[in-house]
Amino acid sequence: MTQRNDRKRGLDLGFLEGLIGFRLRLAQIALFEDFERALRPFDITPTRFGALALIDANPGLSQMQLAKAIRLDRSTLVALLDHLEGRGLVLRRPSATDKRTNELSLTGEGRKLLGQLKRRVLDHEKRTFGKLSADERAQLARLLEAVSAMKTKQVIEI
Amino acid sequence: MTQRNDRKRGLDLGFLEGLIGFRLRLAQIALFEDFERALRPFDITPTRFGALALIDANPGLSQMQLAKAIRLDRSTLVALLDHLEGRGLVLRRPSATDKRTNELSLTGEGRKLLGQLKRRVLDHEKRTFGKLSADERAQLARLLEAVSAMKTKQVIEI
DNA sequence: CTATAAATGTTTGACGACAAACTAGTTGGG
DNA sequence: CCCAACTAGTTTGTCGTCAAACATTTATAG
Repeated sequence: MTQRNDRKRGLDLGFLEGLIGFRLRLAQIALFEDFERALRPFDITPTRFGALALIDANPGLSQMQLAKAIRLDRSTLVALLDHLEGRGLVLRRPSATDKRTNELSLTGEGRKLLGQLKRRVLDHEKRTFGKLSADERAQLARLLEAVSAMKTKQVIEI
Repeated sequence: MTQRNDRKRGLDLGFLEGLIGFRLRLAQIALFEDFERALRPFDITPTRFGALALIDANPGLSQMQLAKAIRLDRSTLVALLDHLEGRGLVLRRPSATDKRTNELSLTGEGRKLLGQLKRRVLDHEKRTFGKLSADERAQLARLLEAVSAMKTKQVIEI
């Protein structure tokens, strides 16, 4: 049907045109691109930043708690924490009450670096969402929250 | 400051609390989770689906055009197309006018499968965004588009 | 109390993505 | 015309992620 091959404006998105999920994916890609560039000088990825921020806000938390909070597999977190620990930013201390778990915390250097990162991230947020009004930003945050609140309740029949 | 460790409601998000980017990431994860589960029986990932849909809407397009449209590195596309071609869903035909490029198209079987996939994807969209009103969905689409329109214009000073 | 189940952190294997280097083909300025 | 710069597709290497299997510790059922 819609078979115009716009040369300038990009291709026909076809079925993808109407999918909000596709728009969400494109927004996410643009977001990460800017975020990664902003923190590249520190060798900090969005995921690493998320881990640092959550450990900072919840000192003593376990790896499982952290993994759930940033929606990462616990096995993935192992290498990530190895890295941050190796850089002297994070501490793994075996819990006294539950010998299976480690209590995570930031080192002084970790807190110091996080401070610098936060400023960069705020700049990044401003670049990415700054063209939206405060109202629109609030709207967007609300709608996104509603989407992730879906939480995989439904079943899919094959 | 805010150091309450809510046991039930999850941890303190701390600095992440106010970041729209973080909400966007969570929404994207939830989205992909449902999408992947919905199309797993067909061994089709979101990226593969995007490629199929775009080839369908723009038969004859090149790998580079496709790569740009779905924001994928051209090297990544090679293996993806190898897979789809191996399954008899996609055709790579060397262009007569420019011998560097391949003209991509769907096979009959590719179109047939895409038809089934589309229904699944629409169900998925309904699950993911169905709790939003039509107005809210339009709003969300508009705001997401504004975000990805950012397009990395700004420079970052180190 | 004890045996079984569940949870935590780790290791290993597979896969998808990007980036750099390579080959082949095309284009544009001299 | 021609050679240098660019473009398209591919190969190879690396990295981040998930999933399954494992050992250790904790929780639970009988």
